[in-house]
Amino acid sequence: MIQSVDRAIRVLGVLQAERHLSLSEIAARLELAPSTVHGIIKTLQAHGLVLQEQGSARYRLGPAVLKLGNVYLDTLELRSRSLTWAGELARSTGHAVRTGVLLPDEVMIVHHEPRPDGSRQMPEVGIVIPAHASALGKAILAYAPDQARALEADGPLRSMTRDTVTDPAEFRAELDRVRADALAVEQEEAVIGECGLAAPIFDSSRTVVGAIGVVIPMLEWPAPDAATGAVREAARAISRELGAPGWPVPPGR
Amino acid sequence: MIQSVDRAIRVLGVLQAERHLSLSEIAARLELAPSTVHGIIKTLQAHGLVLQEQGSARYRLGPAVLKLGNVYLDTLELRSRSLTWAGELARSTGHAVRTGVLLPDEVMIVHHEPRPDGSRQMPEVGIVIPAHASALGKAILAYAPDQARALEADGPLRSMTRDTVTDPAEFRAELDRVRADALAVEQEEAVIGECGLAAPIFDSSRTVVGAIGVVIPMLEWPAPDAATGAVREAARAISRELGAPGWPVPPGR
DNA sequence: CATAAGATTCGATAATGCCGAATGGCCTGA
DNA sequence: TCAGGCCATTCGGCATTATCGAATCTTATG
Repeated sequence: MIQSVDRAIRVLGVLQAERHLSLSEIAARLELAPSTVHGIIKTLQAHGLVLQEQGSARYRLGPAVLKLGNVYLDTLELRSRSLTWAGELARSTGHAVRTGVLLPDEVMIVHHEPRPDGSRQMPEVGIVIPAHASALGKAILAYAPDQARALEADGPLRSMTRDTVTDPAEFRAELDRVRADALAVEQEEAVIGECGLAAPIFDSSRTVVGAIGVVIPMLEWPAPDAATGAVREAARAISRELGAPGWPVPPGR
Repeated sequence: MIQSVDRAIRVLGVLQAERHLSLSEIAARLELAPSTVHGIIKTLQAHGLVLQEQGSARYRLGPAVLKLGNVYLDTLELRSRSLTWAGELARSTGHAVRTGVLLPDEVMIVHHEPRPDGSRQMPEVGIVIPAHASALGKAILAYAPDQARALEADGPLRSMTRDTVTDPAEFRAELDRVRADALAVEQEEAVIGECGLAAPIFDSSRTVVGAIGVVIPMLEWPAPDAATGAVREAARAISRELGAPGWPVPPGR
């Protein structure tokens, strides 16, 4: 781990979390000398990863990071393979569809297929949601025991709503249930009025690479069997395209 | 400029350009020792900016870059102010609307309002297009003389179609025309069958921060006066919301 | 207008990253 | 199945390089 690069990435990290910060604020959060941070910031700035708002006051992320992010999406085979199946799934269920990958303790949406009712909806690609409070997150974690353990070790599970599962033992039991029927369920655990259904996606190396699922309004809950089946089928189909030997693939250990 | 951070960003840059590369390929492109690149890569990887595809073969960009990119969009006032006006502009003209910012020699789309005819269109947020071959790019460059000069100094203007302007003198004349009526025009200079109209957006510090414009199919070209007026009005309105003292603001020097 | 807070520059120090060589793992071809 | 070569990875010594503290300049504030 090379020190200055690590520090530079941490700078990006605090700017990601706090949006606008002055040099000394960044230095304080990182417990570094302001002059040290200054050198890092100027390097990041020269490449457009960071920019200072008019008149040398505060710093924020720059446009170059967006370009990087877009290239990431382009190279993600999970995403390209999901595209058609997500469309199909949205049509057959009538709900919005999301495909996501796991970050250390969040799920990031890499594809969002809007509800097919034609209403105006925000694109959600790139947003992150807590892994433990989403169907997508549970679907992935159930088949990624190492990362599930890391999530617990990282600290207490944050409560989002009345129904968020925060007890580690209960969460492990929940993951067992997910494995039992290869389908993750979430009921108002992150957002009131919203439920979700998701299934894991595997690749040729037999590891989970993400999950696909639908977002269902509480009013239309519980979902009909046809919907759970469709979600499973989409996940299975994408996994097959990615070269997975079967579905679901049991976790390594 | 701190060396190792600079090198790390270059690593991200080549991965951005080439998508999948092995360690030695990266080292070769950067003219560095493989072991040097290894240290950098491992640091980037620890933060999720880079990941190696299954079984330690090639490297590519990781999910963390997408999260960064999304935060950039969130913090961009230009984008949030554009949202409603872009919708309005799409409705009144019937065309797709784009808002963009300038990168060293490209324009990056930060908002894309699809054509309101309800057809299926790819979201284009995050894509980049050559600045000199787009209406958005010309609109910005006409009011950013420094960056226009830098673009020319950087190398020859790349030809995309038969009509791409590649001659520096001609390009400068084109920018003069843009300034004359505060509107940039592009006719099949980047993509055959596509034309564009764009106008610059300024902020409170009187500098161009981006541009907004419409994409018009060749079949519907030339655009009616109502369209050129609507584009100008949108750019003026957004500039006003950003605190610009007038519109258009003449370039500094 | 005076004061202070913060951004930026500069220079000395030693810590740090860099490179070359050695190791180990994987795939290829025989 | 085994041998060979290629490439990723590890290690250690050296010198470059980043780091920090203090000084300077700039911008906000009372």
